[in-house]
Amino acid sequence: MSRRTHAATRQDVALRAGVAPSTVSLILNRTPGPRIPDETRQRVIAAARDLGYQSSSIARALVTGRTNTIGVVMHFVDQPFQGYTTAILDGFWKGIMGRGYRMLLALGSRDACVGGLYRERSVDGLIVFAAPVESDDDELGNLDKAGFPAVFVGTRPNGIRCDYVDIDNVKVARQATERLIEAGHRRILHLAGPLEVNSAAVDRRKGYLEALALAGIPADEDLIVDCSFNRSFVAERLGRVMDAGVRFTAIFAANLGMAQGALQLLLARGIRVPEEVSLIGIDAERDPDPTGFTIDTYAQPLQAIGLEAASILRRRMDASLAVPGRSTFLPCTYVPGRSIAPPPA
Amino acid sequence: MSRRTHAATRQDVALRAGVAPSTVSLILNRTPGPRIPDETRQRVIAAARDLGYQSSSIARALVTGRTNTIGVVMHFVDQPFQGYTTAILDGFWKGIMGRGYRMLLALGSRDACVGGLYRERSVDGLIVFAAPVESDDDELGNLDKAGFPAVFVGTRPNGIRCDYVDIDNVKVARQATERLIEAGHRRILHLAGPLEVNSAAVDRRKGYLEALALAGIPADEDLIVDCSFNRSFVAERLGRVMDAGVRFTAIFAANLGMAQGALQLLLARGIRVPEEVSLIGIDAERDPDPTGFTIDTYAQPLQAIGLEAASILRRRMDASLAVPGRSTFLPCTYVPGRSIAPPPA
DNA sequence: CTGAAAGCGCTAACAC
DNA sequence: GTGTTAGCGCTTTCAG
Repeated sequence: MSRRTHAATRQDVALRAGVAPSTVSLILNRTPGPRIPDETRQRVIAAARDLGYQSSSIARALVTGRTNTIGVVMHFVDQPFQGYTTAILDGFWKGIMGRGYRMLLALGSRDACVGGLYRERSVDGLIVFAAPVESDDDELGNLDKAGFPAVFVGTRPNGIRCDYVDIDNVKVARQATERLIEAGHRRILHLAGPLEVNSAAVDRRKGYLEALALAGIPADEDLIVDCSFNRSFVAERLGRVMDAGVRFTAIFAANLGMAQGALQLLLARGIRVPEEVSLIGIDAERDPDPTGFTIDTYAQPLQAIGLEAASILRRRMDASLAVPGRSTFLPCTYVPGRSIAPPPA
Repeated sequence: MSRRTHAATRQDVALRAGVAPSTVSLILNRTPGPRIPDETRQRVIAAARDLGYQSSSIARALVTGRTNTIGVVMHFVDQPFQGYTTAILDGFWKGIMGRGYRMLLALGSRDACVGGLYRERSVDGLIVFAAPVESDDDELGNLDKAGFPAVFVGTRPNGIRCDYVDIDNVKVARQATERLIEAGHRRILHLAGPLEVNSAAVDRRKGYLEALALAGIPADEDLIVDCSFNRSFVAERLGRVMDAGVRFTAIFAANLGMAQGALQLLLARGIRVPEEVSLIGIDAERDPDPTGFTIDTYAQPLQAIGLEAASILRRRMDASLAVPGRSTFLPCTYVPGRSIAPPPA
């Protein structure tokens, strides 16, 4: 029962203005219905201002059944995703900003976070961000069954009907690979993300394979190297592949961190880019290289993804307007660099 | 009044288990007092599990007067702070994680955010992150007067007694400058942050000036260039200074983004680093350069800063244990690079 | 046009 | 040991 602070309540305002508590709500909530004398209205507003009164979000939530809060669930993974995360968060924010929504952030295990926010009724809707595709329990399934508004971003969970916003990973991977093929490459190595847990990684590999198939180039398992989106895995894993004598003239990296790791390794081994090996990646964040050398990439519209996810969620929360279970794909942009050339003769 | 979902309530559990509602609370909250027969306890727990019941955070907050939520207020500025932001957020999270706290994120105008979260009683405490030092209204002063738990990170607001966690900006700037002085430099240019709105920028300039003074080097206003922590301002502003014929043999950049911008500009103008100009920065985030060239920096313990801020806030919320108004400084680490050499003869 | 009254779902003190 | 009760601060009918 220990109240922490003694903030002004509606009661206090009512007393000071000499009206009933409900009148205070009526005026402060600008309910259109009954017209209240301007004199009374001013008195109440003045009283509220003097007391620094603002209605308790908690009490309001209890009575209205809406928290005006969206939950954002994310895994705070390390390095490779930093810029990614912030840009998308910023997009979420821009998508709800000025519409009276707040944003409750939960980092960590997806099921725990989702379960916590949803079961405890702390949020009106949920954005689930880049979560692993598989899970132990079925919180996500419950979400769907309960018709709880949720939008997935960056990873589409397995076997669950849901709203999903992302780039078209298959397509962009195909396009990136095709750029290398068009430059004349046939032995193209793919640095993949964590194929077991990340649908984007899987889709990008798929796009890579599609491009090969379309060009009539046979796929080679040896040319697919899982570095789990992790820049520092590249040195070890790609290094091992190269030591084993696998030959290639180009690399398609599923993200820019791995592309940069590859560049570093190649340069360290005295292999020139792009003269001996060409390189293309998919961008999380554009970090211009001080030396002016840039890697060719496809850039993701991160902020737009966040914004779109938030808009879809808002529509779902407001009136169940949108049909759930739709995927929305946002287009990537090709950002030319200096890392692609024809293969050496 | 329109309830959105029909989640199970305490009532439902009570009915299903054949006990009174309050007994459900008693058991589920593990109140130590009265010992309840194991048989009843199991029945209630089973009923709760079957119904997927979890107590409403809103109702609980209303009655206990605690939301178990901390508010994090931040400006989502663009590029230069991306890694900074994420690492510190991660620290906040680690500092409250597993203690039943949630994190409510508010991006945008400091006063609006603080006012919103605090006045609406949505949070038990507040972390205010890298906010501009000045503000129009006095939300921050109100916070202090009301004894509301708040911790400031990254920027100490003007004229307000508050808990403050950061690196020791003056000291680290002095150390960085001293490294250049020890290498033999006397004409040291300082790329400053936004001096009008950011206390870290001011403190870093102060440390720079201290180092000069200690070494008996006269300060030169021409050598202080405000690039507002913004990498892309460097080309324009530093470029103009160089065009004006200002001479220097070393640069101390108040953050790494500006240091990278300077490196880029110098290289573009055919000036060799470190042979002709030495360079040192303060780190937001270590982003290894693909080419292997690294700038000397002092790295900030970002996650530790976040963690410490959260711990202090927790102590203040739990029992007003800590004395408010204390500054906590966390140490930076020198990360050697290849960008410092003696000045050209 | 204004005030009184009924809850929202829960905790905690207090009876039974 | 268990159930009853009184609010927490607010929105929202519904009377006056």
